[in-house]
Amino acid sequence: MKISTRARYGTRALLDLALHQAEAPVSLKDIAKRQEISLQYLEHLVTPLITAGMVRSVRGPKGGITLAKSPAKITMSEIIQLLEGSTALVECVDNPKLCPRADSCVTRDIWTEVKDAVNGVLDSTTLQNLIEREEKKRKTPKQEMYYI
Amino acid sequence: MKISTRARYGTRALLDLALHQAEAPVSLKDIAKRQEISLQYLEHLVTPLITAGMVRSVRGPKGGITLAKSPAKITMSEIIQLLEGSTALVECVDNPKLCPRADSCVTRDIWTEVKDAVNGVLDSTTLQNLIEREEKKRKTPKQEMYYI
DNA sequence: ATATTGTAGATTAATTCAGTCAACAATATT
DNA sequence: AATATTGTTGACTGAATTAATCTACAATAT
Repeated sequence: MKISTRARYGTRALLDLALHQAEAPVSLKDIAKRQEISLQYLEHLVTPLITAGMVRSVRGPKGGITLAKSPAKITMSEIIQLLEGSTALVECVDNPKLCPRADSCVTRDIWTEVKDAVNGVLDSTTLQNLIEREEKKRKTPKQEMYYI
Repeated sequence: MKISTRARYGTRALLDLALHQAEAPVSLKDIAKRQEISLQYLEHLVTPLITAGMVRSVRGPKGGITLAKSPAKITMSEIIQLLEGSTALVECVDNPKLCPRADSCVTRDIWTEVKDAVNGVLDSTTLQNLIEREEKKRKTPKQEMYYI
């Protein structure tokens, strides 16, 4: 029940991109270096993001990638959808026809609730949110608790 | 990001058990037949449930398994924990020490929220709940919607 | 013209997982 | 006591998935 490194790396890469993009595109090389991801693997992660129109790419020297939309308009839900597929933990949640029991299966109902719960979190989290959390963490790093 | 068949089969097996247990233990053979699970595979699923004290077993003729606790006291959370392990989608959620970035990683925070959301559903669903849903479904099967 | 950067397909190596095989242990029934 | 029935356990296999690399190619700034 783990998420693929594909989705993990991809999310981190996008956040890295969001944090570093100004005018110029950000090179995959730089992202790979900062995020400690193999460049060649990162290239493959980025492909579906470009295809989906979430990211734009520029070839050649000084090339790289940029976000095609504002970070506030990119949800983790979309990212995970592109890199991992559905968040359903069980196939039959998305495809009732896969199982003859689907209609009457109460455990399937629970798996559906779980999917909705997961999506609830991912839908409401945008890249912008992540950026803000990042900034907040840098301001108050490792806050200790003091009891009087 | 799928859950293992282990956990799916196990959950269904436990619900089947809860529905069919009266006085006598229910044989794995019967559960396997009703749930269309290979008997040999089911045996392996049941082992950790017995070890954990959720299920009791009786060997020999007329033997089988019984729930060791009332269905109202068995949550899906426990079941999944036993058969699948943690519901964390990423290792570092449970083990921050695995990653040097863990403390400062905002994506990890989101994965933690996701885990909590999943557990929210699973914690609040007991075998008893499933039984009741099952009964409800049998009473009002495939309710159609009529618009006037 | 060339170095730099992204694109894409093929391939490999490792891991995980579902499922089976086989030998064993306990016990109700006869 | 003998036997059939049922659960227990460990080893093993085959398939599928996945992370990651290799290779050749395409575009473009300088």
